[in-house]
Amino acid sequence: MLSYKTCQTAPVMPLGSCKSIPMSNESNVLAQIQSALPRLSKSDRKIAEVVLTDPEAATRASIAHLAQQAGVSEPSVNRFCKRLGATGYPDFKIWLARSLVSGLQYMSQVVDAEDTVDTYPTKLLDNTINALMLARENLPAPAIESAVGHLHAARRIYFFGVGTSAAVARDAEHKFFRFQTSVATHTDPLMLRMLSAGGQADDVFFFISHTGRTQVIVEAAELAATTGATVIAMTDPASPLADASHCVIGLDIPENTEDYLAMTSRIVHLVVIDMLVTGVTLKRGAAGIEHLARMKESLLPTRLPKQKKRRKT
Amino acid sequence: MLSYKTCQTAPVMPLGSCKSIPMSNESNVLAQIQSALPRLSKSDRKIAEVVLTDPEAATRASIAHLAQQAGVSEPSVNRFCKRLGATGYPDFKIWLARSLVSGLQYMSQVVDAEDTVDTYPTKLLDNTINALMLARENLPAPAIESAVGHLHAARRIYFFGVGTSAAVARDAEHKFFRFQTSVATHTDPLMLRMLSAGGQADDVFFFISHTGRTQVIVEAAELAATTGATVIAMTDPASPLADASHCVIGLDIPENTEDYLAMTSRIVHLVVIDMLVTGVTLKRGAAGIEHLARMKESLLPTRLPKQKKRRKT
DNA sequence: AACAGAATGAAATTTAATTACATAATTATC
DNA sequence: GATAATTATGTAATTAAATTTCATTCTGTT
Repeated sequence: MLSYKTCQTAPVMPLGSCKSIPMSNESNVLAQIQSALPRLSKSDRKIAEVVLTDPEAATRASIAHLAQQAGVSEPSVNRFCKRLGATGYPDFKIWLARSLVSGLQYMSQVVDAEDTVDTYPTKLLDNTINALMLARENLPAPAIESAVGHLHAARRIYFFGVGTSAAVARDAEHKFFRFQTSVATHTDPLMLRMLSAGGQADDVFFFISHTGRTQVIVEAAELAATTGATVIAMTDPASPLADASHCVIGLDIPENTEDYLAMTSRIVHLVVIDMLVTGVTLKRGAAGIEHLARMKESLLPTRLPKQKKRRKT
Repeated sequence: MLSYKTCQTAPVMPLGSCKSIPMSNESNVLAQIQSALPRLSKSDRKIAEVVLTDPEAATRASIAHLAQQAGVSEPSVNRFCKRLGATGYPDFKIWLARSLVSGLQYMSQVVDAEDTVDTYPTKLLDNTINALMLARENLPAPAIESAVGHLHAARRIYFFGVGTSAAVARDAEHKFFRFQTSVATHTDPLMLRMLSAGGQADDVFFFISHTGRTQVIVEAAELAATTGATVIAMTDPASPLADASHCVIGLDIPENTEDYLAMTSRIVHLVVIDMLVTGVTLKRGAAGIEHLARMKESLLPTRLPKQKKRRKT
């Protein structure tokens, strides 16, 4: 929430027209900085990078030391802190300390050839956890609410995603299938296009794409939008797919393009799917919850009885 | 570890005969103060009580304010901090802040009918993050290493999972497909059984099941094990499925049985899949990494060009 | 009761953070 | 593409905060 273009009237950078203290006492400063990173000015970015690289050290550094580390002046550091909503540098350090979870590495870590089984699993987990914490700071609650509304009202729902997002679509289908709504997932481009063209008023087309630039998906979304059906997209808000959609669930996910192995975005998407399912369930009220409980019970016979715990690695 | 009867030689309260800094930077200051409470002097106890009563407020207070609150002098507060091992008051505040965990709710939170769009998304995220943190503490590195070895050596790989785990299996297939190994996923019970029965020496059967008690899966695993193929399971270590497998990736995942909506285990499983893919890639060495980079490049033409960022919610 | 020994507080000192102001860099506007 | 407005940054002065020094008070011991 670091913001520039602030009105210069009041004492020190009162965050322009925006609401005063943007950072609730609950939030994670590191995640905030992470997500604000691209929007930062030159020196602010330098400071942010130093802080993100070794937050633990930053909590122990004096303002002079941190300024020197970042190659900026002390007042710049001070202003940086204030823009984040802290009252000053010491206060910022407290926030920083509070958002430091034991051990977690904050900078996105890239797995390289030197990594061993003792290092890369932790790196992957840390990246994932960080992505989720970031999402937690910038939850698009209104978009989720709106999407829940549409999904709740829908007669038919289609989930579309290709590549990595196909698994997410599949998961969504599996979850929504539990409601009485008709649900379908498709990854085949031809099917996708056909179904999109045949959209109706109370259909919901739900597109999942991290980049929002996959051609088949974008085309299908544009097609679906012309039919009068509702188009929801979980994607980058600044993408063609977002432009083609009625409701965009935009998520702040660091693009670890270096890392072609793990896609943290996929995990965040899955949790958002959980949110949507939860939202619809709550909207359905008691009846819906009961229905789910019954569904769950019906699964029990497929399971073998529980046995005593015994470790085996 | 606050200690009195200290030798008065060195500058300021060198903590007597005891080792200099008794408090590792990781430990919880609040717990330390709590346990030292009975051994404290009059003013130190007053300070301790104020701090313990509202640690959060203490992190924001100045030394003057805290001193006044406790009814002691400022130097007393300063000495109190030093006796705890901090370098001074500001440092003490950092320690205090670090032992105060921010935001994240650690207990598994259940979504209920009273939840709104402002509460349940965070609950779900927190549960997921906690599950991942837990997994981070108890990573079954040896099992992962062994699984990576088997997957690397495999001629054919089958991923099996039903229900929620089907999506995980699908994701695994998608990831391993990028290698030159033959990979298949099946959720159909009949197919599952047929394929399991036809296992060969250098086949790997990979079963995914949170509970490890899904009948079809357990039976398939038992069947596969008789064929001489390698059976790997990602599941509860104390389950029939684990018993039937050669290699068990056991994960400590809180079973949120109340919560039939979201399955955190699924997320953890997906990250473990990422680990396995990463492990195999690293084992393949430079060639494998290059191959992946090529694969990634081949995806580029399917994407539309990047546009200028523009927010749309 | 008198004397260590430690604990505490008042005042002075030092250190660190903040503000005010001037300059440089950006961005917008014509 | 130049100029004005706005915003960002750094230098120096100021203020606030924490720390040290030293004198005093309390506590326990012989």
